[in-house]
Amino acid sequence: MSEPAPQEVSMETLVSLCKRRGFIFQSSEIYGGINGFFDYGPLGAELKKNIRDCWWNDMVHRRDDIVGIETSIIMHPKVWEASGHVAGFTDPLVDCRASKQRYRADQLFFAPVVVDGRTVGYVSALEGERTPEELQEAAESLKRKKSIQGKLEPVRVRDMTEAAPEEIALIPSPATGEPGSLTAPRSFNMMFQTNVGAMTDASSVAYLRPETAQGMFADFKAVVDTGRVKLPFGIAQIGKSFRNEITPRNFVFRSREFEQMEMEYFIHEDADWAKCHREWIDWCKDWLVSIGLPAGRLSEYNHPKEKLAFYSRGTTDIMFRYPFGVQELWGVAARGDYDLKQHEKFSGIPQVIFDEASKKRFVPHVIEPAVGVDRIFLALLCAGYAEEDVRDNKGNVEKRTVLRLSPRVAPVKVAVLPLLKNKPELVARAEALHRALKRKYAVFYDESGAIGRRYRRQDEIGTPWCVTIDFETIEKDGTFTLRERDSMKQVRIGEPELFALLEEKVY
RNA sequence: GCGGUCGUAGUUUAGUGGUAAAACCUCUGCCUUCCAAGCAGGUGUCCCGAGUUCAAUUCUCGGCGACCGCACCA
Repeated sequence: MSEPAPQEVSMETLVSLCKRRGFIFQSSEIYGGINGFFDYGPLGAELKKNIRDCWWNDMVHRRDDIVGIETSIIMHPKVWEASGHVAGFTDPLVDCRASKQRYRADQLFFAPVVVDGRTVGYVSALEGERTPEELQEAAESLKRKKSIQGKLEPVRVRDMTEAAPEEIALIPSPATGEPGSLTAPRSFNMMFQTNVGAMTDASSVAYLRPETAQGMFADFKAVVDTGRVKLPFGIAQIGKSFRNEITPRNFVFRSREFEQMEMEYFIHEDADWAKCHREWIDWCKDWLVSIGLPAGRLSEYNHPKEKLAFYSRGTTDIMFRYPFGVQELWGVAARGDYDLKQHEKFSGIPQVIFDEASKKRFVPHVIEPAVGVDRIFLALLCAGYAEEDVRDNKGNVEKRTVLRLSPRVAPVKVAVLPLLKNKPELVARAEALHRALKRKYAVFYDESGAIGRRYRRQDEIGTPWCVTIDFETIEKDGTFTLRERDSMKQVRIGEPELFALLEEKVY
């Protein structure tokens, strides 16, 4: 697919447009902001809602094989043990500031070198790198190097999780052999922790979900038992998730609180999962195009086999070309039966389905398309933003800023404008049309300023159409000007045709 | 988390050891018969804290936040 090379909008420009027009604000800005959190303003909330509605309509309402659910953000802590989120990410890590190496604290050992009861230095080693005997030798060599006389005591080896704060600065880095560059062990678990109930103790620890997917797995049995579903079928959910990202970056691309749209599509254990996987990748790409993302900015990335999570059979990311590079937009993972099997193991409750066709009872396999609402939001702005040179009626070139959002997602579908505001009959007719339209659509009424200015204002927030009530409307046939955002072309149409147009384009 | 750059109005920027300016945006009125027109008027700013100083938006330190690299991203 060939397109003219689009001029790349800078993130800076986009961020300031978002703020200026009320799409996205930094969270808690009056207190200096908080890193990795964002608020959606009046227009942003509309755009975001439209993304969710389009997805839900297409994924749930317009299909016969998918049901939607909404699960709690805080779930039983065992959910995250079963999913692997707790175990895999509680290891404290130690960084070497000099070499930029990162070590697991329980795999980095050290021992004080004690001579005549006095600590004269430290030796260290990675797991498997040196035996205790070799560490003893290293201690003796340190003693010799420092020309210290006296009796060297046997080394007592500990790992970094046991290091006292005052010891850390004295322990040499395994990378450089010099002390002073190691950080204290830090936990890098990305789950937000909280406590359930007023008492704060170990038994009350709970987590804000790092993904919505586990809600679908945990409720799998309940949906199967009540939902009259038959394989293959899907369970979909839209909701907030939370990850304590080390470094939130790139505006809303990676934030600590974000909104996911995930769907778990359950298939027969003998089904052709690769074919199903492919079909979902294609569905997702088609859907992205249907809400206005150019196909030319999309690509696919297949996770190499050796880098896959051990339970995954294949993961394909649908990538988008953002101004800061080609990055993940939508992950489509073939997860096998891993998740349900884990919940079976941890809960003791069989997560099986009885398939009428094959007369078999088994744990189904799953294909998971997972996407972030905020990332789609960002992609729409990046792809839609344009600055054009246009000529005014004196022939001067000036800049037009336009956000080319699809009518499906645009925060405002139509702006209703009386040509002049000091003519009561124009204003009255415009207000009547506004009343009629707003029963069904997000519309905007604006009578202030010159007509050209009002058009440009709507261009900048992505409104696809403006209708202008003029003297012909009230004196002749009731038609008004329909002005189209991208082409700036104007045609005269009447109210029934306007409703027909909206019915077709806004769905 | 590391290194670099930075923080003045809603936005973009100017400027200063003596509490500050412009353009655009926004609001009000007048005008205006289709692409950011004009006139008049209005709102609104030195990221936070400590220190130095008679005096700090300006200098120093700390914090917070932003951007760019590196690392991280199950």
